[in-house]
Amino acid sequence: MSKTILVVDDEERLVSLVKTYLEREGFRVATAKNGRQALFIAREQKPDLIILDLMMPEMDGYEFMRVHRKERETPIIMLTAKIEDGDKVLGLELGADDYVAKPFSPRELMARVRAVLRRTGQSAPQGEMLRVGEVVLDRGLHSVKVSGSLIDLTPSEFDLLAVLMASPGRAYSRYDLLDQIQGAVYEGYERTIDVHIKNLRKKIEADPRKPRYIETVYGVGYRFAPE
Amino acid sequence: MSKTILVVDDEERLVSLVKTYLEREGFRVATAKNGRQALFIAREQKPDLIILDLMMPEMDGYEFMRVHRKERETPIIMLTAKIEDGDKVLGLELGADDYVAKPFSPRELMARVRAVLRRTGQSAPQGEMLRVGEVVLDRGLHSVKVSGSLIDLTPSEFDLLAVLMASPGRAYSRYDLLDQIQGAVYEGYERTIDVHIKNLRKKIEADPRKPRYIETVYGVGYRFAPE
DNA sequence: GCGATGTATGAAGGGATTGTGAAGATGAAA
DNA sequence: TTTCATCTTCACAATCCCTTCATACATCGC
Repeated sequence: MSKTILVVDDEERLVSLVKTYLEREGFRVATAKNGRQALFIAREQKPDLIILDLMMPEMDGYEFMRVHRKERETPIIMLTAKIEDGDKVLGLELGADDYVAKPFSPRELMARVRAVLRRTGQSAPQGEMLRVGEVVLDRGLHSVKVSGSLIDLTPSEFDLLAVLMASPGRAYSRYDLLDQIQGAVYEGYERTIDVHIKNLRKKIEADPRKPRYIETVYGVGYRFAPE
Repeated sequence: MSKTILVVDDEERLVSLVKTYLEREGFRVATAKNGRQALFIAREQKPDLIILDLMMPEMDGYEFMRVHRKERETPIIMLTAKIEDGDKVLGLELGADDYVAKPFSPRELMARVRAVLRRTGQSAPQGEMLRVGEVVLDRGLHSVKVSGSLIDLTPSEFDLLAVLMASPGRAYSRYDLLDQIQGAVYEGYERTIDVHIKNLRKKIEADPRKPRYIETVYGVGYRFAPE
C-alpha cells in the first residue's frame, strides 16, 4: 500500500517534474494548482504528506496551512523562493515540517520527503522491487543485491541502475540518462554517463569487459539486458 | 493519438529536416517561419511541444515566448546559435524547458524532445512497433527482433530497416535511402547502401542469398517485402 | 550468347564512438 | 577548517562502423 503525496504549486512544469520523481520512488501522487483545490483534494484523498508552494494565486500556502491544520496533522514540506528568515519562522509556526528553497534539486527534495516521513513515524514506501536475472533493486530500501550479496552503490549509480532496470531492453541515450539522474535542465557532459556506467559495471558485472546486464548500444546509449 | 510538435524557424531547410525526423518518430508536425505565424498556429493547433529558434524576422523567439507563456504552458525547446550564458538564462527564465545549440545533430534533438516530454509528464509517442512477418522493430526500445530473438544492429542498419519497414512493398532508390540515413546533406556514394543492405541481410535473413524480407528491385533500389 | 549495366560481397583504411584511469572540482561531514 | 567520498572532466587507448574499392556475380537488351 503505497503512500500518497499531494503536490501543490501553480507552476505546472514544476509540479510534473516533482511528480515524476515521486512516482519513480514508488509514491502515489495527487496535484493541485492552488490552495483551494489543494484543500478539496486533501479532504478527499487524505495524503500522507503535502509538498506546498507558498506563492500561489487564489489561496496561498499560508492560508492553506491555516485552514488545513485545523482538520489534519498531515506533515508538510514548504517550497519557497524567498529564503528569508521571516518566511521560515512563519511557515514553521504554522506547522510545516520542513522547507526547501527554490530552486532545489529533485534529489534534495526526495531526501527531505523520506526524512520527514521517517520523522513523523511513517515508513517510506516499500519500493516495488525490480528484479532482472540475478540483480535485485529495492527502491524503498535503496539497496541492490547481485546473486544474493549486497552491493554498495553511489547515489548516481543507484539512480542510473534504477532507470535502466525499470525498462529492461529499452535503449536510453546518454542525454536521457543524464536528464533522469540530474533532473531539470541538462548542463553537463554526456560522457559523464560513460564513467558512471563503467563504475556500475565494475560493481555488478562478473566480467566488466563482457557485460551481461548493462549493454552498450552503439551510437545510441545503454540498456539493461532483457531476460 | 500522436503528439503534435510545432517547429518554428526561418531556415526552411532546417525546418524540413527536423520535420522528417520527428515524423519518423511518430509525431505530427506543424511549422512556422516566425513568431507571428507561430502564435497563430499555436492557438489553433495547441501543440504538445514547441521547438523554437531565437533569431527570426518579424517576431523573434523571446517575444514569442513572452506572449505565448501568458496563454499556455506548452513545453518549449529553444534553438540557438549563440551559446552565451545571457541567452540561456533569459530563455530559461522565460520558461524554456531546454535549449539546443546550433549546429545540432538530429539524433540529439530527438533525445531532448523525448526527455522534455517525459519530464513534463507527457509520454513519448507509443514507439509505434513495426511488424512484418517475423520481423519486429520497436522504435521506442530501439530494438529489433526476428522470430523472437533480439538482433543487434548498427545505427545505419537500424535507420535503414526502419525506413523500409515503414512502407512494406514500396521500393526506395539508393538516393532516397542515403538521404534518410545521412540526414539531408547527400554527399556520399550510393553504393554504400548496398553494403548496409548486405550486412542487414546477414543479420535478419535466414538465407542472405535468397532474401525473404529485403528484396532487390533491379534498376530501382530496395524494398521490404509486403506480407 | 554477349556486352553493358546493375548488384553482391569481402577486405581495408580512416573516422567516429566507447572504455578507462587519473586528476581536478564539488560538496558534505567531522 | 580539514577530510573524505562522489561527481565531473580530460586524455588516450581500444573498439566498432562507415565508406570506399576491387572483384565476382546477376540481369537486361540485343
